[in-house]
Amino acid sequence: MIALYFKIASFNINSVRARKEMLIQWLGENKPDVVCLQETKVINADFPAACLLEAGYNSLFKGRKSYNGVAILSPHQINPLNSDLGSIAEPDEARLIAAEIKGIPIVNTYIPQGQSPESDKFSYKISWIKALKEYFDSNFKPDEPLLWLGDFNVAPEPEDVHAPKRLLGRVGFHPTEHEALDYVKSWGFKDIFRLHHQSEGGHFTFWDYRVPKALDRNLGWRIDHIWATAPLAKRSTKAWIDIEPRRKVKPSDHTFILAEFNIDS
Amino acid sequence: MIALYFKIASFNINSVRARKEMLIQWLGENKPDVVCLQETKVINADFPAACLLEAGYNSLFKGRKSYNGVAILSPHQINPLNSDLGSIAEPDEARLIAAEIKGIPIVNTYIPQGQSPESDKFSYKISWIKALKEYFDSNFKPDEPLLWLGDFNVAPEPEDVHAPKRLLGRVGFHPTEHEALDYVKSWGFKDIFRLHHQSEGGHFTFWDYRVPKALDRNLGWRIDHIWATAPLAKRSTKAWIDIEPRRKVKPSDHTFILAEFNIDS
DNA sequence: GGGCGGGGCG
DNA sequence: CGCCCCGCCC
Repeated sequence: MIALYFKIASFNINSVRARKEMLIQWLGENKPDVVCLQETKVINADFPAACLLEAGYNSLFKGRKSYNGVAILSPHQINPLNSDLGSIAEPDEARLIAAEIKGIPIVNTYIPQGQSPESDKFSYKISWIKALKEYFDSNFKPDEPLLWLGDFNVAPEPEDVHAPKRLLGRVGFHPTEHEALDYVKSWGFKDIFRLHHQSEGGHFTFWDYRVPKALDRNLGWRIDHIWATAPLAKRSTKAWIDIEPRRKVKPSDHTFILAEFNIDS
Repeated sequence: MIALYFKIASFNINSVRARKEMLIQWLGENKPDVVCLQETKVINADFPAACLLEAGYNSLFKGRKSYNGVAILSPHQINPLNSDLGSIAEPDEARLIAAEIKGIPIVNTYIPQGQSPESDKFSYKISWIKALKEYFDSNFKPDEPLLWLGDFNVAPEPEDVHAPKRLLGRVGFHPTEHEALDYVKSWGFKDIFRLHHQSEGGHFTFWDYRVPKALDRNLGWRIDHIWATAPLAKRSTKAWIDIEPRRKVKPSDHTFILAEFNIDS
């Protein structure tokens, strides 16, 4: 019997309207089973679902005007799951969407950026992250397959930023964020990229537009992630970052992170 | 001896930043000796001179933030001429630029639009037009070669608008504008396009973005012009409007008007 | 730097 | 409709 592979990806698209052509091209070239998008920046009525369907992808999306917005794309059937983080999250923020695809539950999050460690937005970010533990607890089981993908807006380890000493304490690489994320991770997640690239540095998914030549100088952050519970983690065959979309004419500030799983029964 | 042709063009580009790619493509395909641009909408520091030089064109430009802005492009040497309309014109308006190219003096104007016949801007437009007579008088001679190109924001004759009866009295086709323009024309200009298309209607250079399907329904105005003094007018071989750029993906609301002159000595 | 409005303008 | 700007956000 031949192996059955399941290829998934996460991408902060920074406007699905501005980048839908490149998205469709990428889907055609990479043929993933699932793509989780963040910062679609479009209300549901304007989500280019028809366009994506033509390209062979179903979509489940939750958007609002200007900010945030998440979506899950798949050539397979997408069965919506509970996507409500609960009381901690401001309503209609459009930062979390969940679905079951091919029997695998998938949670896609766009964690608040947090602005600066002194701001109210930072404490909101921390509460939002911690609320995820309760969300996972009420909806899933750590000993069953579960995928958590998205823009976490946190680089978990020193290898995940280009200048760990200088950046420690900055938003996105702050002890309080690490603590909050570890708290959720302890529920039962493995970092799938890190699993396949033990203590390797220099692998990033985000380069700030405002840093001159950030990509060429590789002044990036690994803040987009693919995490999974143990039963799926042990079936993961590889994980990688596709940097090419970030080299195109109109790149997002983020790029795609991918992982592949062997899901033979 | 073979004839020596001189091909000139005028184009209201409605932002040279937004349309520099199409401009460069058009220059490559049409290889004019001179192009006069209006509404470049850039300060001098941001004018894409290097870009145009790469495409084989020198440029002389005068711009301001947001509004107006004029430029003269040529593969030949561009010798600046007096570009000051005088006291009537508000300073730094960037509506007039003049140069000598291949021994021919060229004046490029972006005449004020005038808003509505009741507004102060309309009387400013009339004064501005009339001031041109004094400008031509002080700087040039009607019995010597002189080219005047630009967006005049006036359709001179009934054939120059799509609905002369309905539009008579509107800004751009108003008796007061006709009177002012005739006053300047009497200094010594010929309308080179009209010379080659006697009493032909339906030839327009501008279609309002706000009129639905204006181009398809040819609901236009001929408000961009190429005028010349007698010694040049008698050497004009043809004049035409290139409508193709207006059919492209990101058209200006105007298109190119062109003329060719035989300048054998 | 590059998305998103929103308001001014022709 | 499609430029311009500005301010907000990342």
